[in-house]
Amino acid sequence: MEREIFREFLYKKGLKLTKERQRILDEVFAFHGHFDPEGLLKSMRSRNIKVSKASIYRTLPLLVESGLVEQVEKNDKHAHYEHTFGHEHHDHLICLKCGAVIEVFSPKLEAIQDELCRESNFKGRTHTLEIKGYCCNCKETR
Amino acid sequence: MEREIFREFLYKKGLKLTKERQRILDEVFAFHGHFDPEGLLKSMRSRNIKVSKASIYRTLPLLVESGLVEQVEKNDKHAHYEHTFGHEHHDHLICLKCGAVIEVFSPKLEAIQDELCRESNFKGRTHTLEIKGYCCNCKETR
DNA sequence: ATGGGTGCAAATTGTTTGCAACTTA
DNA sequence: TAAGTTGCAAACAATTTGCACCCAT
Repeated sequence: MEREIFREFLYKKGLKLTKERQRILDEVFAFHGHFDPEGLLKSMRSRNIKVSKASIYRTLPLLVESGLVEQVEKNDKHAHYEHTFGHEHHDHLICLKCGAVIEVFSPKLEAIQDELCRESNFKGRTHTLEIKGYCCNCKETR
Repeated sequence: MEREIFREFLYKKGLKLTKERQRILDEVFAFHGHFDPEGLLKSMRSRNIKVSKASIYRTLPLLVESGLVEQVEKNDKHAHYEHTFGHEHHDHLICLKCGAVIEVFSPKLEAIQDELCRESNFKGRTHTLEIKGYCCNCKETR
């Protein structure tokens, strides 16, 4: 399914669905969770999937633009992504001590965001909410 | 006031309130809005305020840790900050077309975030909500 | 066949660091 | 005066790019 979406997206932009782009897409959707470009590369290399670092860096923005992938957690020095298609939207609680990422979702939150957009006459597309603090394991031991 | 807070913060950590740190603090609080390290440096240089790039990069994390400044808008390749002391907390609507940043605030939103933290037994410290989309001027013309 | 795409390695860019000289508490 | 701090320039790390060859359409 995500293949179709990506193919369509590329087609509309006059871009080509190359083997490499396919492979990257597949890899991104092969597992659930966050990833970064370097990790993606390593993961693919370890499975003998031929792809260059440059192609990964060139493909990720396309995946984001197509709406299949989102950039999240931009705190670290390198970019983190997660695929969103076929996933419920969710937000993140990030532990400042151990780095744990807890996914949360609240319909009320979504509703309020819509409200905020309406009030500002703003057409919301995507959003990111990150709450940083201490997870249940770390909050005692500070 | 922010000077006192910073001084106190540094004191507790056994750090010193140097001229450079003062100057950076003053500059950060001299105007309202977002900034990045490079811009801060240029702004200071243009007013003949003596400071090195290294000091800026070394001081900003201290300002963040002290709670006087927050890191926001982590989409771009470089870090963006804004001072928060003496400011209401707010979130951001970011226009994907013209780059406009609209500040919004909703008490309901804050309340729900607290609720989310409680549900996950998480001790929230700070949070960032960014909604990306199109502002009132750009949403028509797409 | 044509225009986009790839891999590589070199280039860029934002940020960090080692070090000698200097300040602050 | 002891411990932290500065500025500089060199070092880093993540990402981007130029180019010659390659491959979807």
